Amino acid sequence: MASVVHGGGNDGVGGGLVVTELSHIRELVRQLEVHLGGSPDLCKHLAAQIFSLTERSIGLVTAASHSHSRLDGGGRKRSAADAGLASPLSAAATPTSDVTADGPFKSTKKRKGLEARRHQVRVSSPGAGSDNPVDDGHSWRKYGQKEILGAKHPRGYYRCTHRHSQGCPATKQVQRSDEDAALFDVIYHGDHTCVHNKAAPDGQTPQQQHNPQAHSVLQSLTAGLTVKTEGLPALAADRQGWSATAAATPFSFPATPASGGGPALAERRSPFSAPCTSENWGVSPATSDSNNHVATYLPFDDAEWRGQTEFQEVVSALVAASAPPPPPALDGLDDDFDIASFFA
DNA sequence: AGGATTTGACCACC
DNA sequence: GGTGGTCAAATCCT
Repeated sequence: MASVVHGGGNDGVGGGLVVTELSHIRELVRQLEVHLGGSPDLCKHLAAQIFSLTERSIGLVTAASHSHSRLDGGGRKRSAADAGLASPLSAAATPTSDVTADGPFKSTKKRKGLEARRHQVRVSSPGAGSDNPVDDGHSWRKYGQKEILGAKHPRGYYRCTHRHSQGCPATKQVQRSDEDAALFDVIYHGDHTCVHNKAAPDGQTPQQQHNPQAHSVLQSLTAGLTVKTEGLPALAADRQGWSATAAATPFSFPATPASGGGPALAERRSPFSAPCTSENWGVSPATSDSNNHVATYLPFDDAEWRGQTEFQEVVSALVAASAPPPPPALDGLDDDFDIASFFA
């Protein structure tokens, strides 16, 4: 899967996810159109996939909109990270943080001087076989794992691969949810300062990740990948890289990893691994030219989720589309065909 | 061979 | 003293 990002404020994130899902839906519909005169079974299958994906998109958006008033999805045990979430400012303002010339870490095994910016996202993956469900487009290196008191699953600690080469301070913690093993709570600390990025397999460009091939689409759909954004504490005052609004998650729904990139690599990585880059995800597509906008895709932008309203509109349209009654025209979706006809 | 992961130990914070 | 975060050696993987 793709990418991700963090985002703190990536507004675009939540939106980006939905857009991606919608893109998949559109692609599916196209496939369906192609097979309309052919195999009925395939058509049914495609329709089912479309429906499923639509539902997912709806869930995504609705979850994001609800997150405003919702804290941490539920059941998660309290933890230092949560504390940080609840009070990012305190973390940010930590005066005691030994901000040495060595940067965020250094030899000190501090717990307090963590980067002020944190972003938590909840990711779910059907193929929850990996401890690192998300590939946010950055290269992460696991440096530790620990059993957390009260948690059923251990927490994995990752830091940017370029920490040494470029001094990138970004780190993240991934922990499987207690309630649902398919869910992962991912907490990001610090911004990426590394320039390169991208863990795009085999030099595949971000744009290439989207394999329009039908099988690819189906595979990605069957993967049933879902990402949920976690509502962060409604700390309106907190502008430290958190978006008080829905936390957009930069996770992309990549085309199946198996499609283009090296299958081996894809397999090694989690089901979420994808060629996508955070750039092409959480950031405007125009920034697809990685390498140069580190600043642009910094995971913790303050941007607000500007597009939320738009997404909700889309969701409404989708809801209508998936409901029995004839749906209204779907802006942005019906430019090529009428989805409603497929659900009729 | 080089890089990534695993895992026990160390250390800071509460 | 308990817990969480990081280090670093050993091990695994490509």
